[in-house]
Amino acid sequence: MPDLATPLAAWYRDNARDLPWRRPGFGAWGVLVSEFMLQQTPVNRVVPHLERWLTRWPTPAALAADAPAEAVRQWANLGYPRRALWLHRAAVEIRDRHGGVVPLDVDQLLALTGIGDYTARAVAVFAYGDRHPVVDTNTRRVLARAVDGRSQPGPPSRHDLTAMEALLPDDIRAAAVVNAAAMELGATVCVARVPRCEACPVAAQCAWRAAGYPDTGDTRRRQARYEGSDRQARGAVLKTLRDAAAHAVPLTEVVPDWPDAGQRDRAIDSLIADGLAEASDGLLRLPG
DNA sequence: CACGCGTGGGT
DNA sequence: TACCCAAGCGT
Repeated sequence: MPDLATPLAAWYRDNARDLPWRRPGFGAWGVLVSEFMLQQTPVNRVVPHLERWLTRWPTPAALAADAPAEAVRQWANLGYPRRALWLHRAAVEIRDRHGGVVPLDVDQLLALTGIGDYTARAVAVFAYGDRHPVVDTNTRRVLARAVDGRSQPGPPSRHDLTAMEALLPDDIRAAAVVNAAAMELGATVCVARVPRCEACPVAAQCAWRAAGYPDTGDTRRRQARYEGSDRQARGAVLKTLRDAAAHAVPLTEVVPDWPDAGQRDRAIDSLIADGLAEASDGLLRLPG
């Protein structure tokens, strides 16, 4: 297999975007918060939210001291608000189990609420400089193309970590750069729909390009329609709660004009079941 | 392992 | 207009 790490690292040094969490000394808490926000939300939308979040809660203990409702409200329109709840829980766990310090150990990170294979290694590598394979959807696409000669990656699997590990140099700092470089390449050049191969530092080594860009068929799951979905209903309910100045809304005033009243009520129940809302005395509110 | 889970911008 | 896409996670 051709060497991908060297050209990737060289390209990254010259082309990496200047993002807040890449600044030296940004801190493990800042990196962790950024990774939560970046789970399925685009970089450009995350940046301003991240700065506001860290100004309000500069440490895990500061967030843990506030109610979950405050985290969900501050999360605003970033989407998937359960992440705000999970981030708050993780902050409580960090305070209670780790003395308020974001752990470095991958297994300890994995044990925190809302942290999985990607986020645990991203924090260990990008915040603490440890050596692990960090594999997100961008990296999986880069590996699928450059190494496997496919147009799109297959479903996520544990093998992804093995494949990335095989590319990493032994040197710890160099390995961190290659991890970041693969993600950055997938995010800015080797993009899903229209890859910019003319700007790619590993075009000469790319198995997909060498094979003539075969369409391997897209095995990715298709996203369910949003219009009219339960998710849309949940989003409308939660927006009502976030925006309520009184912090509590009579159940009769929670999106009363929703086209499907049954769907709205199921949305309310599911939000309560998820811990994103609480009901009492005919009022609905964010979790206290 | 496949699914459900928000929101907004691009084509 | 619809659909695609975005640094995943828990179940």
